[in-house]
Amino acid sequence: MALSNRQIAETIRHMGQLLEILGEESFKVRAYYRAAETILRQEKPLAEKTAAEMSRLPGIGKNIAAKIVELHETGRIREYENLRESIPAGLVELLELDGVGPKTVHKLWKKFGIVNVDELEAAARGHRLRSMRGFGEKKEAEIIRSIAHHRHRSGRMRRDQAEQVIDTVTAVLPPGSYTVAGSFRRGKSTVGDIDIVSVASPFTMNPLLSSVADEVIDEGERRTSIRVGARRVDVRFTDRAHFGSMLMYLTGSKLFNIHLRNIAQEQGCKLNEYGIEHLNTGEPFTFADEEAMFHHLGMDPIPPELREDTGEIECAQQHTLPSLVEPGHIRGDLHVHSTGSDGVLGIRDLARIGEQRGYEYILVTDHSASLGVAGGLDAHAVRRQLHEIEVANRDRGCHLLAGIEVDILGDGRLGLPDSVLQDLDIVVASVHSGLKQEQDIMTRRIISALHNEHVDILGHPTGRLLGRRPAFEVDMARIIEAAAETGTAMEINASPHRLDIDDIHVRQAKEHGVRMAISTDAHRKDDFANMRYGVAIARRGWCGRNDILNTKSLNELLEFIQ
DNA sequence: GCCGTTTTCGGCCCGACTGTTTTCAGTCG
Repeated sequence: MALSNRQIAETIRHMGQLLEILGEESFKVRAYYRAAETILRQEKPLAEKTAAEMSRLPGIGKNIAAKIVELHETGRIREYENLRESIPAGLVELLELDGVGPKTVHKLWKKFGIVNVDELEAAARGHRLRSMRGFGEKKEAEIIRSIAHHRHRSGRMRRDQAEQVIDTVTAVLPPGSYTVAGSFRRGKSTVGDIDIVSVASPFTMNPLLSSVADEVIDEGERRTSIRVGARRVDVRFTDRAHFGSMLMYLTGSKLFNIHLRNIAQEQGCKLNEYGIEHLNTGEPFTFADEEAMFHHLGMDPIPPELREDTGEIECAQQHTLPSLVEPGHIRGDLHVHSTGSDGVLGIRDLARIGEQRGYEYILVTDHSASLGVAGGLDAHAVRRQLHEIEVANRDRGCHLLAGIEVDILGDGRLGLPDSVLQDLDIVVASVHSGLKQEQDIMTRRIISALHNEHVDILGHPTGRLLGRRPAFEVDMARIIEAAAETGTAMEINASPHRLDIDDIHVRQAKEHGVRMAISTDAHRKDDFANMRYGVAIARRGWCGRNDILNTKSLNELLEFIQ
């Protein structure tokens, strides 16, 4: 079977890591990493492209295209095999240690024969590293510390976990003295570390930061880094006159920053976190806010969620940035559970919560009975709930819509018969079982559900649980095509545990004219507030108000669904 | 390795901080 784009990207990335350990120049290494990024973002399988077509993609040239073709035709890349033979496999893991980069890995390997984390730890504890130039007591201690962190670290944080870290840190800071930047501000579904811009002086802030830190990694007048729990928090200090350029710098992404600096260079300027400087005249420009800096560069302000260097900079220059959906546009929730299945809220509770949130409608979507674990609704229970909803709707306020989250069974049939589904306002269909099916079977299974005339929304389309369970194998390009063809909406599940589908697929779906439903999948009251996470993902997927089903009024929604 | 309305060769973002340095390399974001 042809390799997936993800597998190809992993291979190219791994090649970059191996070259880095060998001591290849950084630009060549970066070229591999950049190519891997591009490959990940491709919608169509690269297997269908020729070398010439591939080399038209940004960051992929003749050489890497040839390697991908070789991989398709022979199942391997000769150069990659050679690299793997000459470099011990455990060395790549050493790159993941804080404070250990490619130069250090290379030296450890060549000078001490260290090829994995265990050997490095033994050498550091035995004080054997000190004979190496640039290594002393502190460096050894740092390595022992970062190995400990590495061992009990659990990857990136979910957004709700990131918020906990932010709350811990900002609880001791003066209100108004800080702004959270980084990937958190860009709305990413997971966050590596926390970046904060502070307009208060380091002399006031550093003691406060130390007081909440489990470890002070480094402390300076321009930047301080601390560890809170297992998480790194970086704080940059600035004054209000330079706030815009500092916030822009710290918000990133890295590729976005590099591209922006290239543009500044073309304009004869140097761009950094302190502003823009004209190289000829030496004239400095400072920016108190990001908007002013964008305008200086001749472009429209780019929302943080779009700053990934995937075309937004060109749009900003041509004044064609999309107008993105906002939290205030959301008029209802299209996936919530009640005590009818595994939720804790009664039908009337749902209506009350909807009213409190200012929603026009809430779609009640309990599980269908086929999902034994959740104690779902059978045909009889569906009719009983329909009646209950009807009664609740006699009170004015948030309108409850009758729906279901019906199982997509292993063979693509649904967990309830059409005779039941046809009485419901809106039907969400989701996969909950048989997650290990082979890709083609899973894909056809979902497509067959999309072709059921009663199915309106595909729930959590990849089934991923962030940090716990990967997305199941599915050909998303075919799913998106089928959704477009059948007029089925796709869910952006706003639970911070899911955020499914991800932003890359949202953008692909949007480009095919597929509508998205941003839904919380709420099981209890607090879950309704997760809507904001879903809106951020929609924005990262370039969605405007009209791309989102639940920005419609109740009447528009029902008309659209018919 | 990629890229190019000044370039097919010679560039490739820019700065903070640490440790072990007597002027800087390495790492990080």
